[in-house]
Amino acid sequence: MRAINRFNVLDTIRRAGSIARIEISDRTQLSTTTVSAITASLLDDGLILARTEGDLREAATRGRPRVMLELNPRAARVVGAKIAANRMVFVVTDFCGEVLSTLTLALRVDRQPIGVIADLIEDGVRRCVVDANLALDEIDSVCLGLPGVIEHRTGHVRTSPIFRESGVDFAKEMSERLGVTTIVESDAHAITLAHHWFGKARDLDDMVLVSLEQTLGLGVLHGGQLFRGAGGLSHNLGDLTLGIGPQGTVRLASLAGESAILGDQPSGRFAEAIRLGRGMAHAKTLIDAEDNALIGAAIRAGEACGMALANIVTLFAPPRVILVGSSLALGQPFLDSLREAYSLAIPPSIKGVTELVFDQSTDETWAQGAAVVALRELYESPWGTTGPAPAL
Amino acid sequence: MRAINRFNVLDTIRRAGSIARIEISDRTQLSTTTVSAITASLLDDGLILARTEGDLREAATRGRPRVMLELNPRAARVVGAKIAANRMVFVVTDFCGEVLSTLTLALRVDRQPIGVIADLIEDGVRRCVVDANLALDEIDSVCLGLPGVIEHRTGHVRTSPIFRESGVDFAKEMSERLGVTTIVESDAHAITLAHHWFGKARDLDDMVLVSLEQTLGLGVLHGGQLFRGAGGLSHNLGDLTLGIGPQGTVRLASLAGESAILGDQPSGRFAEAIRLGRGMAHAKTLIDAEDNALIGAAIRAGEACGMALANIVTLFAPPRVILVGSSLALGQPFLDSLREAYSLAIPPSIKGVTELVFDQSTDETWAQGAAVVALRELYESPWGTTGPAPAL
DNA sequence: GGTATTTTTATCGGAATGCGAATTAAATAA
DNA sequence: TTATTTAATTCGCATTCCGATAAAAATACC
Repeated sequence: MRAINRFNVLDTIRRAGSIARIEISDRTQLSTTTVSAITASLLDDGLILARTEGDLREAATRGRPRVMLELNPRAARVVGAKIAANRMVFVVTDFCGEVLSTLTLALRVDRQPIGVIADLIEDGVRRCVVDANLALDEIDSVCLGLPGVIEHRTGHVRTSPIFRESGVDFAKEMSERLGVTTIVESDAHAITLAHHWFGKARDLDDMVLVSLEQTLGLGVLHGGQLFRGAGGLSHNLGDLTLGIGPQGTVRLASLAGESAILGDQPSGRFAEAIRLGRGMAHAKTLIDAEDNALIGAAIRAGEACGMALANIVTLFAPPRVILVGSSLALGQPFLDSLREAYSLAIPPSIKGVTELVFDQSTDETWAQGAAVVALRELYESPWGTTGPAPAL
Repeated sequence: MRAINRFNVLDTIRRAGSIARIEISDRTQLSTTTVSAITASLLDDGLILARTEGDLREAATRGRPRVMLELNPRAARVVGAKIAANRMVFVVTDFCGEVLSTLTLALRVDRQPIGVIADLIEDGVRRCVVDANLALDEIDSVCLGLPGVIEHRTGHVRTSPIFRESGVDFAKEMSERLGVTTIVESDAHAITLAHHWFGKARDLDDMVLVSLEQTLGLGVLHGGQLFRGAGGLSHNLGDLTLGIGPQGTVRLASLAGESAILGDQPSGRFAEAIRLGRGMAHAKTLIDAEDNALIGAAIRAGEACGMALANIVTLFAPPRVILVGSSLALGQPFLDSLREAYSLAIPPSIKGVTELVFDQSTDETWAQGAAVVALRELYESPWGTTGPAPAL
């Protein structure tokens, strides 16, 4: 009970950045008494800091000046990572989610044995932590964002395009290697929370995010919480069926996945660019040069995505949908056909309910989102009793 | 806070039917002290009853015998209704959700003016209440289950096949007519809760229900709660897009809706049967007589539903999906093609996660589900203070 | 039949939590 | 310097939860 209120107060402080107690009391509907008690204990635990200056109301007001409270950035550090097929991005962030150091590794890891991938990730985490002038034992938690179908609760990777194996208990594996609590989460969920904390959904507690990368993912925010299917499964949009043809089931991934657009044969025209992790950027160049085959693929992908998107909006009716991912880099042909298919497919009855927003975030933002996943768990953990010791 | 625990205890008693305090304490993780206090207040308010006999453990145990607690059926009465295009079914239930009286009106109401429909519903409610030997002021709440897209929170009917108008504030309209709090809810949500309370999802707090009627609806139960889109919108599966063809968007409803299967031209072969509300039953007869046109329509509908179903399972990954609705009456051709399309379209990665269950409930069950919607709100309301006076 | 045992339920006291009212703190305005 | 204003804290009270203990109500044993 107190835990809930503590979390609410902490979250209110985080959202505001800097806020006075009385304002917290306003927003949380808690009495000033209770807010005082909770903030006292948060200060005591070193999770927040008090600052005398910084009152936004023009200083020309009378009365006792407000004491602004804000998160203590040094209360914790976490590592967030985006693991993709051809690159890994790591960030170390402080308790506010501010990035302290970044590390990008451009290397193709998919279909390597688990051990190799784990080695690379372990190495990346360690290097990024060193870059932040920290030691691994100063890190409170690690979160890895992977593509695929992942059970958040258990850290079980059911399927992922970067693993040959299915059903990998990756959270356990990495926790043991690093000696730090490690969470495994869908990359789409990570970027969803990144947008909720820092991006284009800061003002919303309900929204849907669609990620168009190698894998097509979905994040649903419902009441400020990630909506996870029963069992904490992440969603995999690429598995959505568009039709059943003579060659079997046609899935969204086969039309709109990165490999579907670029073609992933080792001898394909994009083989070199893909290997270097610049597939979509290269494709964009060719599209600008009016490469008709590619423009056609982009248009077909856009149509398929637009339709799938309309169906998702039909089911969830969120006030906003954010589209992210490397496929957006394909530019006009893709985006226009997506928008058009979407507006054709969206049922009239909920037209106007949902706003489409496109966002081209950097990979660092995705990694930061993973860090947010880790931070949220810290926020909810029972600090008061025997949590990780806050830094001085 | 106490309200939450009160609700939990009450719900535990409801689920068990008859249960001793110590067992409640076990299941809710509350101390026996707290359970005693809460049950005392529930007894005081007349919401539950104590019974000395009925202990299921063979009477040959020593120790103080358990006092079994159960809901007081007389603590409240509600009306639930299923309003469909060609029929209305009303039930009056007691506090346990047991049906006290039923009334079925077989009449075609769709496309009538709102006022006419409201008249008919008002009349049905009043007659059903009289049939239960009650007066309207003994009814605590009314819930109407309608097809369409409905905002539960506000009782706003955005679109419904039975209304010509869109954006009708129907809850307000009926509340004023009846002088009783009236809730408007999607019929799919009603039958979802009916299955949670009495039917094939009694054991589950997470599941998905798909209703295949004139309208194709969806109910998602998540953590024991109905999952409603932002804004409390109900879902409308019929609006799901299957593809964009030359004639515009092809929606699921156009292949799998009742009118798509039977044809709804006034001069159609089923016109008479539909008018009498026996469309699907009649269709079944013809299918059994090997009417090829109809069998073809049923197969196409089944395929479309199976595909849509697979997509829903991909998104929600529930442990169980319950399919209900009049279309199930089409029999083998429909069901077999549905199952086949489903198993082709379901992605391998989540094969085995979800169990399909078919259920042919009577309309009364749907109305009972609407009653459950009303009862759930009563359960959560603050009885202790100034709620509706419990019957003696 | 009387006492011990067992099991369930109720009671008592302590700890935690939240809130309203009153109080204190710290600034500006007069 | 004093009054006013606004923010934050302190005090006292009411809830509510829980653990420990006591009471209740049955059977088991001698």
